[in-house]
Amino acid sequence: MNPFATHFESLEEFADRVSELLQCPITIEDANHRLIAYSGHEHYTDPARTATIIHRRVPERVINSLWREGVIPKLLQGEEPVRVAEISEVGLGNRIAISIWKNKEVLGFIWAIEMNKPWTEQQFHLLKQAAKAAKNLLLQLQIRKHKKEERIQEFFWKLLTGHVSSPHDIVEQCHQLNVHVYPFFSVGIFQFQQQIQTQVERQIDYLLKTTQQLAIPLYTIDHQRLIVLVAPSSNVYGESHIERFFRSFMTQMKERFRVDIMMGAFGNVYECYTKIAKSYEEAQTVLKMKRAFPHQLANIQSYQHLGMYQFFDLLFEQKRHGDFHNVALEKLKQYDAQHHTNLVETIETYLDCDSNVNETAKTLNIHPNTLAYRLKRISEIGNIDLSNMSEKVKLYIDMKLDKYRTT
Amino acid sequence: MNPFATHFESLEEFADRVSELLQCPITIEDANHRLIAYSGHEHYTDPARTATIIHRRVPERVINSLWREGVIPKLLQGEEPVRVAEISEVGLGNRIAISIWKNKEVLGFIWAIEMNKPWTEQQFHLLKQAAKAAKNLLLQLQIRKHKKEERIQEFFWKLLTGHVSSPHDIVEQCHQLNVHVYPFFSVGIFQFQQQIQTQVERQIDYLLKTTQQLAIPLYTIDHQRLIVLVAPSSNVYGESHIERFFRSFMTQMKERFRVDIMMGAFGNVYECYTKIAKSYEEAQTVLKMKRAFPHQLANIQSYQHLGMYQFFDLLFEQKRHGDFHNVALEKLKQYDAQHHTNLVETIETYLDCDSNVNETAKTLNIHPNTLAYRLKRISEIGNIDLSNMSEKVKLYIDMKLDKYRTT
DNA sequence: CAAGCTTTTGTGGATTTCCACAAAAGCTAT
DNA sequence: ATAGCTTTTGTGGAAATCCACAAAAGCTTG
Repeated sequence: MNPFATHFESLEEFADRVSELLQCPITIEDANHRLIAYSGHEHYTDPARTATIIHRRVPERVINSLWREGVIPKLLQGEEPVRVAEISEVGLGNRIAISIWKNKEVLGFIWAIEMNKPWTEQQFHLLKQAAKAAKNLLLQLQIRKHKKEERIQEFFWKLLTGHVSSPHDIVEQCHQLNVHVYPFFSVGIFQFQQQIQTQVERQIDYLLKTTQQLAIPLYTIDHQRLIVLVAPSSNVYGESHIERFFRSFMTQMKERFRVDIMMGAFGNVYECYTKIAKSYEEAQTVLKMKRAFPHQLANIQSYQHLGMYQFFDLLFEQKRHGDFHNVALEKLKQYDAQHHTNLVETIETYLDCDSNVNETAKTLNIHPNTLAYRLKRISEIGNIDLSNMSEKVKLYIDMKLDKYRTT
Repeated sequence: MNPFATHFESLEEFADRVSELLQCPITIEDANHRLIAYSGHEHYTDPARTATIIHRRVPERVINSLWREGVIPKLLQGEEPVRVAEISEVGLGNRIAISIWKNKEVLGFIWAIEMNKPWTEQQFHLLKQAAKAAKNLLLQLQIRKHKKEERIQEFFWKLLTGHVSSPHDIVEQCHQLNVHVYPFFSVGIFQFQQQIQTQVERQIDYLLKTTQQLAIPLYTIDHQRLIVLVAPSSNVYGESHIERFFRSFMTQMKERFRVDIMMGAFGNVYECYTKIAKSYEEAQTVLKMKRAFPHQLANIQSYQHLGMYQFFDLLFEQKRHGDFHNVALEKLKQYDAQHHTNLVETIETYLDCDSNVNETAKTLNIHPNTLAYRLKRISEIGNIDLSNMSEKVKLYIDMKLDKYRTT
């Protein structure tokens, strides 16, 4: 006989019922570790559960340690209950957890705290029945969610493409769609190796929903790209927070799901939501430049740190009109061609290395004095003053623009 | 009785007549020291005269030494003959010279070589009569010239403003107007302190016609500006030749005529005459930037050496659209305002000094360690990697663009 | 192949930069 | 005024840079 074969008014009622039967506190989460319901009976509760209930989601450090311990992977693999030994660093007591399935998809989890004595077979059996029963209750939630999701997606694309009216209207619509408005935001893009499949979509959703490093009020997926609206909590360190989140997102996608992300990029942090399109464009520029200069920009993610490459599209356009041709560079190229030398490569590396002699010499595998000699020749042949910042800048940009052309 | 009161078929005939009467070689030049006529009698001739006749103009070094010796100023001051002692460095023997006047204007000069014995009063008197007689002969030459000049001026303005057809047509017209076509050229501009008066125009004409450092096939005057088409003899060192010419032109205007030229600038060296308009624009850009950055560009004359400032008009235009706003710079400015520090000035000077610690510290009158400390703070506050060329470039350009805005 | 050029590498010493540490001076807020 | 912060200046030693000079190696050309 199934003790859950009745109708439940709410998930809370269901949680209470499970708690009653198992004689322990019960927490029900969705697939992204957001709190859905919890039992209210007076039992002992560990700090992790308290925090989960207060913030309506499982703290990220708890999730992380559950991944590290292999608990979540096990839950995602099968329908069997998993016993979790105490993890005192994150305030987690002894637990029993089980995943809630619909077909091949995990809808959520039920967590029980293992009180004083070990569970009996009977209790495990009850928990499995509870997980089956929870399925239908969760499904109803999901359907409601999906409809809203679609409208939100459409709204996000409007923002990204600049099809928006006034700031006031944006805020209005956010409220209608129940999207929280944050004071600062930036648009980020993750470029994946391949088209993003449904399976990966779910994993992305999981990571974005569980992260607590910053808020992600909106996101969407487009072919090989994941586009996110990120909202750092502070303006001053906003950028470094986003930076950190991007790195951790990419490593987690790799470590947890074996999904490689080629690169991530994000635009400037703005306040007014009408600037979303701009931030999005900036993020796209970063991706474009990273493709053109993979080596130099390997560690760059933000438009802010794109440095002079911010100008490149503009300058390149002008250069195509035949402007800015650099006599010095042409002379060096000609000399290289005629004498089988490497003056252009030398000066480019030298500037890449921020005019650091030792570093440059090492990179080029030459003696520092050889470098000094070459630099002397370069300034002679190209008629360049290498201790003049403005001339160096011109030369550097022109060389990089040359490379940009060939990509 | 006036021995020159007859009709002369040509200036050569006149020169021969003078030579006969004075018993010495005679050379007649226009106001710009171009050879107009010379006597053909067999007399001793000094090397300076030989060179003058062969090249159809007085060699520049001879002109320069005549200025240095004060001969030419004296000739320009009055109508009296001037005795010139031998200047052996330039191959000039003992000479007598006199200027040819029309109203207050010098039309040219008559040069006589003083043979073995000193001249008699009688000879000086004859020379003065000859100078008077030469006036009418020279005037006829001038009228013919002026008409041609006007058509050339119009042609030059067409070239400068890009109202030209094909390269072939240009060459065609040059031939018609008797303007020599050179393989390389650049357009230069001199910016004068005031509107250029007729008096100064004549002095400009004088210097341009007498220089032999490079060819000046065309020039024109426009309010406070003198615009020249300069043709260096070589492509490789063309630029430095133009540079040298510009400097000497400016010092000579000042030293010889007390005329101050604010600055000079010239565009790139091109081969095809259709690029005249472009070179002209480049020269204008140099002037514009020199006005905006008088300190940094004090010694810059060529578009080539304008370095990164070449980009500024373009970048500035984009910046006005609100692009490229530099968070790092804004943070530094804010910090400066709040804490009464000089971080922005410090980093700007540091970059001006090509990241040279000692030089920067001296310029700012601070201890090198103070500079090091400030740089550390700058990289912290602005979140800038000061050993990354690209970031430095971005910051530098943004700071200079800021300054550009305020001019 | 020999002469004359450019290029690379080496040596040594003066100068500059970098870094860590510390004292002193200046500013701000309680 | 005092405590706590930032900023400036000082000291000294390790490391890097700069410079002059020279030997050796590599190319080009007659």
